[in-house]
Amino acid sequence: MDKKFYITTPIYYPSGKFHIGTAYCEVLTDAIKRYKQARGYDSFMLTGLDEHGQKIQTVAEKRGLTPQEHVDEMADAAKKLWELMDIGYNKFIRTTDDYHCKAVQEIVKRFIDNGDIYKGKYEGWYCMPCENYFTETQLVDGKCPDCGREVKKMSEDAYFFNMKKYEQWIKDFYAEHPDFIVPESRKTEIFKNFIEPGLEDLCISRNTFDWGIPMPNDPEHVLYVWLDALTNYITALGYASDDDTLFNKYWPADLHVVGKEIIRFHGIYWPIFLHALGLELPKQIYAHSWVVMKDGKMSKSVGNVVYPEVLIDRYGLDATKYYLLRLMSFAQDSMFTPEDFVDRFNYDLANDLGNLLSRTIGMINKYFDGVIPTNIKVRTDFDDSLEETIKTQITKIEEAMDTYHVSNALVELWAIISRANKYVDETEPWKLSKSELEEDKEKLKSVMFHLAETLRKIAILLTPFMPGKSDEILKQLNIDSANKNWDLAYSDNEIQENTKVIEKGEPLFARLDRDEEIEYIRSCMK
RNA sequence: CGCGGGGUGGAGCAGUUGGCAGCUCGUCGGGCUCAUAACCCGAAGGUCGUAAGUUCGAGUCUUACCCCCGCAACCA
Repeated sequence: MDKKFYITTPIYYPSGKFHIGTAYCEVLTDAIKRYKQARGYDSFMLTGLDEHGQKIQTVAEKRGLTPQEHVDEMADAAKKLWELMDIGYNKFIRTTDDYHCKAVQEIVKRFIDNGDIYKGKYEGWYCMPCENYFTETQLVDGKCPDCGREVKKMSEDAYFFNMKKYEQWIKDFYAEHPDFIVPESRKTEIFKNFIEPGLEDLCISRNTFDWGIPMPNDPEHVLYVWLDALTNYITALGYASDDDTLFNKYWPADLHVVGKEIIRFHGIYWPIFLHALGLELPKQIYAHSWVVMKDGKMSKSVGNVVYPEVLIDRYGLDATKYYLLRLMSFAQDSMFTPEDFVDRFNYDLANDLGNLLSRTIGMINKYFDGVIPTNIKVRTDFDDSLEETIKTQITKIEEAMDTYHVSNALVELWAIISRANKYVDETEPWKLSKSELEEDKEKLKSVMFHLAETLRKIAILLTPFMPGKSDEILKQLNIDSANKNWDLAYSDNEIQENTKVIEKGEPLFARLDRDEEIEYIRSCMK
């Protein structure tokens, strides 16, 4: 068995600035990727942008730009944001990339040859000013949901993908792969709504606008959204191109991380497309939930949108990552509040983690001139208990991460930090330091050694979630951060002799003034 | 009867296969002084939305009902 892990984010639609919801999705995927990497998997993470379609064309026109100019700008902005957020993606795909367009056309040709695509009539309610079709159910009081004006029933020639042909196949597939979509509730939802009632063929082309990939057999039509977008997961690896090395190496995907709103497309159309191409299916799809606000969904019109840069600039990248990953539960929407953000920062990061490092460094300096004691001669029950707890917790972290319960993993990790703080209390090093007894002096060495060891382990375990702070912990302890192998978190004796810690380290996380910062975050919500 | 999700101590949440109801914050009381006025311990506080059922045993399964949210074929 080769240990590879191919993970993808959705390709985002660049019609506006990315908010913390998008950032969360990216951070989540990045954390899982880093975790797998730490566990020894050859990991490959894909992210990118979905740059075609009517809406992009409209937005670009409003800005007085060509669609290409607009998406170029957005792609730069996205890359800049992911760089700011230290997202370790391996490839950034844009659906306007030449290789993608060519591959998609090739895929469409295969579908046509295979008899999966036919020409028909697309019918819908059309809003002239918005130049957009809506389904009957999307209409608000029979009017355009965007502008509220009259809509007309219209029809145009269009190409369709014959989904009905694969209806039985997908039902069988789900019967055999009940865990294909997690959480289960999301699978139930699409099953009840779309699969059980019977699939409708999917309209895959339009000729009312031209910002898209032309149909290879009929350039008057451009491909419409999902066929273009979903296939990015394979075209990015070189499928249907001259060089499909990566495809052969990494496909099938091990995990598609998607937002819950697009699970339909990933849970129905995508498997069908792949099956029609005779390709293997991804192993699993995780539909994550949403960051919501007190007054509901984030929305510009309500004025409750939080942008990642705001939090990162003021509180740092790792704090922001930690907050998002800790906040969001596996299957449920979770509520962002400024109060919660500041509290988590202060309690979890500054008080528990930051202070643990600070007090440890302080004592090692005070009692041992900064050199971490090694060659420990005594051992107490406290040491046993501490080490045992850590091993138990690592297993729990792994269990949580292997099922992508990232928030739970952090809870388990923090149990180690709590345990370490308690250990300081139990062992009372300040008393040991005042004792003349030889045994107490040895005990004190042991306590400092174990605290340093614990922080080293914590640093390793933090790698997937807060890579920056993880390095910083090791740096303050003067431990080589090149050696961050996950398995070394299980080891109890990795500290080199004569390791001299920093004399006075900067606080890992400086406590925040609660009222002031809540006010600040609130003032940045738009 | 369109579909799905939620309703767990003051707040926010976790509870994977049914087995003494957990976590963080807040409150009250205590301890400690190494540390970022941080840390540790203890206590109070819950008939797990309501009602019935299955079971030796239900937050967890079944049924009905109430309330909140989301989706309904281009919103991370």
